[in-house]
Amino acid sequence: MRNVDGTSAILLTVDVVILTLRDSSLHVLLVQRRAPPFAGQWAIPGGLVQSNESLEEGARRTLYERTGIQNVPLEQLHTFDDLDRDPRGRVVTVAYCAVVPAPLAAHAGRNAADVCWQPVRMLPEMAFDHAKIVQFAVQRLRQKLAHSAIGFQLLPERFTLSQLQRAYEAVLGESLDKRNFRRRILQAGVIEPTGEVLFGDGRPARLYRCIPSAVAEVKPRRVFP
Amino acid sequence: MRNVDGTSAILLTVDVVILTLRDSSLHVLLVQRRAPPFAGQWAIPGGLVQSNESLEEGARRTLYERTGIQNVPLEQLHTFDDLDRDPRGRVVTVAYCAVVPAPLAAHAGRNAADVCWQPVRMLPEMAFDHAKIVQFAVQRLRQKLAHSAIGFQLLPERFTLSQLQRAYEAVLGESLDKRNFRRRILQAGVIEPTGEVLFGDGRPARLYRCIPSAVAEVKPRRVFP
DNA sequence: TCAAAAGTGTTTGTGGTACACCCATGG
DNA sequence: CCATGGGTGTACCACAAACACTTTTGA
Repeated sequence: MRNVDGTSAILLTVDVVILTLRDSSLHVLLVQRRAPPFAGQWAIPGGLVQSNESLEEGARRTLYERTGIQNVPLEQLHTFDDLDRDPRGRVVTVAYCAVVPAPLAAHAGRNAADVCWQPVRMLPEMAFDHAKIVQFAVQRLRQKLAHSAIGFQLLPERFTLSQLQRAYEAVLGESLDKRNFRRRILQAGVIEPTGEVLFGDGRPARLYRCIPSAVAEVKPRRVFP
Repeated sequence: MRNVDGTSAILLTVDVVILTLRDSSLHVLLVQRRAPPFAGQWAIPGGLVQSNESLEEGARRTLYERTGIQNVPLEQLHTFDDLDRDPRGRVVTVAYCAVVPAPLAAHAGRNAADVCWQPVRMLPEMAFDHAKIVQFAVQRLRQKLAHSAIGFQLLPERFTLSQLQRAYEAVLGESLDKRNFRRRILQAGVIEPTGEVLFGDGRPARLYRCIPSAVAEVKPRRVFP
């Protein structure tokens, strides 16, 4: 932990927040630490960055090593740097975030005793400042959902309008009017019907998919002029 | 650059983008590097983080050392980590950003041969990936201006409505209708008249100040429900 | 035929946009 | 009295919000 010149170094890690929707509420992927510090406690997957990889590559690698998850779209969230966030010394972490559709299998990997999906409203006691990082990610997701068309990342490729509405309601924490929701999402032109229907408890629902090019063009309205 | 165990380390720096409004256009504060690499080239102020300071403290310190600027509200922008961004080796930098009112004196300090304000539309060739960092900051400012009430940070404590409008126009890069702008900004209740007037070329203008508590409460409207 | 979820229109109000002239001062 | 920038009101339109019933399926 010391350089040859005697000054103490700052270590750099990455941590990954994986958010998804399960049972109509937002969940985060946690791993149980096997090694100290905080052995046995829950944490988000992460680890030291190697000097020959980019931060995002490091995030992907540690995520894969600890949970087996691959091919998720990572986005840089924030860099956390509290002086006392790691008992081993000065460790700065760059947090990444992914918002993924529900059916994603994860399994415990190296350095992780166990893996679970936990509702973000009921976080257990967590290692380091990871609870803070998760809260930050949730808040950011709410903001992004509110002024961009990002809700589709929580759903599978094909989805019903009710599923989409429930996703929005889960993240925003409020209920929305069904008719207004449907009218606006359809008028926005960011989704299209697939022609298929999904059979369930009641009347079958039409399936839609999103149109990525149109989603990219959605611009929020300004507060001012 | 090497730890006692022989592995090569990742170095951590901070860089600071200072944006302001001069002559109705956005400018960024640049320093001319005195030492290699990139000696003689323009860069944004920054430097190595010490292990006993937070990143924001490091940003404040290096900003002060290089430019004499103090007491600006810094906000974390993004962490830049291209593998080849520094010819000396692996250096990751956390960029901070400040948006400040125009009359801010800066002077060259340690490790900086010179200091200047440069229009963001006409950036010179810059050291490291600093041009990319500045562009990132400008884009972020545009977004923030568009959906929060942040324009006041570009102006002195007391300002006229025309100054405020010119600030918005400069950042957004488009012209706005005077009557609509004034009506909306006044209806929003985020500014109040001071009762004073500013004498200029034509008719004197009323001075306003912003109401920070009200500014904090401005919420953008959602794209969806 | 009942339960369960999908699907559908109208009215009303607010707020955005477009637009042109008079006012107060200094030179 | 002229040049310069400050300050003001209205009409139209689009979109957001509130609101309840019918339809389709499986059990």
